[in-house]
Amino acid sequence: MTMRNKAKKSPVALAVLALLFEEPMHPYRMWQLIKERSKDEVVNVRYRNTLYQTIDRLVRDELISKKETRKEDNRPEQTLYQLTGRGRETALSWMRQMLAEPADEFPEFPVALAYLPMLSVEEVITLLGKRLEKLDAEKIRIEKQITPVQDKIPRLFLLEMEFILAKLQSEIKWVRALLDDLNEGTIYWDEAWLNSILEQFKNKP
Amino acid sequence: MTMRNKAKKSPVALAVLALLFEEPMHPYRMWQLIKERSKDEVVNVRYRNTLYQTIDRLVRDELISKKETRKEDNRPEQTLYQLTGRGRETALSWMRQMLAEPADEFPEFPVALAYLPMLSVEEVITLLGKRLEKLDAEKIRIEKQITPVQDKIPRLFLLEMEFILAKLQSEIKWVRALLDDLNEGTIYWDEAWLNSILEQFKNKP
DNA sequence: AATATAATAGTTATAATATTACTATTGCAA
DNA sequence: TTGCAATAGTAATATTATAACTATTATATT
Repeated sequence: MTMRNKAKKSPVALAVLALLFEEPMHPYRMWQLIKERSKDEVVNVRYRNTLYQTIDRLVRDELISKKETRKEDNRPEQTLYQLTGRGRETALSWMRQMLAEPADEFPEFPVALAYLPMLSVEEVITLLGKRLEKLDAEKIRIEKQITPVQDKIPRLFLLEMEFILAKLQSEIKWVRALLDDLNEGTIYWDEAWLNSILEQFKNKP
Repeated sequence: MTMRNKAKKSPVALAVLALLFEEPMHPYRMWQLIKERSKDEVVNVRYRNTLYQTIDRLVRDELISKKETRKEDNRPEQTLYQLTGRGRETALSWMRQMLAEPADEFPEFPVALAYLPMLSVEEVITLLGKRLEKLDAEKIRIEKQITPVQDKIPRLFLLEMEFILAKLQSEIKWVRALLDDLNEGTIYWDEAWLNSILEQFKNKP
C-alpha cells in the first residue's frame, strides 16, 4: 500500500485551487484574474510559468484535472482545469494550516542586520536611509490601492492589503528607530571596537 | 566576451561569505557556527545539504575557492574553503542591496487572508485563536534568547532578534484586532451575504 | 494598406533551493 | 559491547524562479 503523494502547499497552489472553486478555468485566465484582483501582491505570478508548473503538479497529485481543451473563436487553444474532490479537501486543509500555524520563513533583511559590522556605521546609515525612502514609497503605493475602493467593497476583501500595510508600517518604525540610535551613537562599531570585543570573548567563554 | 555569471544572493550565501571573512573554514564548521551563534533564526540551515549546495555554486562562480582538504586526527576529512577577492566585493555589494532595497517576498499568511471566505467565520475565529497562541509562544521563545544575554553582549549583535521580535509583536497586534472585529461581527460573511455581493458586482462593473 | 506592437496561450530549458535519505568515522554512555 | 550522538560529506528528487522561446490574433501607427 504505497502512501499517496501528499501535495505540497504553496501560495500559488492555493490561489489556483481557490480560483477553481469558482469555475473551471485555463491557466492564463487564472493569471489574469490574479492580477485583476490584485492578488499578485501576495502570490508570486511575476513569472507566468510558475503557474503552469504548479498546475502540472496539482494534476499529477490529482487535486485538479484537465476538463477539456477548447478553441474559442479567434483565440489560441485553451486547456480548462477543474477541481477534484481531493482538491476541495486539500484547499480547505491548507487554509486551516496557513491560518493557524505561523510558517517559518527567511526574509533577507534580518540576515543583513545579522552581519551589519561588515560595513561601516556611516555607510549603514546611508543605506538604511535609502531603505526608509523605498519603504515609504511602497507604503504609499499600497495605500493608493486601498483608499479608492475602501467605501466600494467590503473590508473582508482588503484584509491582505491591510496586513501587508501594517507590516510595512512596523518595519518603517523599527528602521527609523535604528537609524536614530546609529545617528546618536547609541549603537556604534569600528575596527578597534570590534577587536576589543573579540578579545573579551576569547578570555571569557 | 561572455558575461560573467552574476552570482545570486541569498541568506545562506551571505552567511557563508560572512563566515569566510573570519577565516578559511569547512562547511560543517560553518553549520556549527551558524547554530552556535543563533544565526539559524534568520538563515535556513535546517537542511545541512543546502549549505553544501550553496557552497558548490559559490565555488563555481568564483566567490570562494577550495583551500585544502585535510584530515585532523580522529575526525572525518574536511574541505576548507576561503574567500576570493570577488567574494569579498560581492559580499559587500549584497549587504548594500539587502539593507537599502526591500525585497519582495511572499509569505503564506497574507495569501490565506486573501481567501478567507473559503472557510466559515466561526472556523476562522478558532483558527486565528490558535495562531495567536503560537505567535505568543514564539514571542516568548525569542525573548528568552535575548533577555539572558542582553547585558553581556552589545545590542549590535542582537539586532536581527530585535527585528523579528518587533515583526512578531506587530503581527500579534494585527491578528488580535482582526479577531475582535470577527467576534463583534464588524467583519462578517456567509453564503447568502457572499452571493448578494456577487450580484452587486455583476450589475455594476 | 502595411507594419509594428500588445495581448493571448502555452512550451522548453536551466538554476536554485528544499527535502529526504544515504555513507562512514569516532566518541561516549548504558 | 551495543547503540546512539556527533562529525563530515554525498546522492537524488521535487519545487520554484528565471529567461527565452513559439504562434495566433487585436490594435495602433505610419
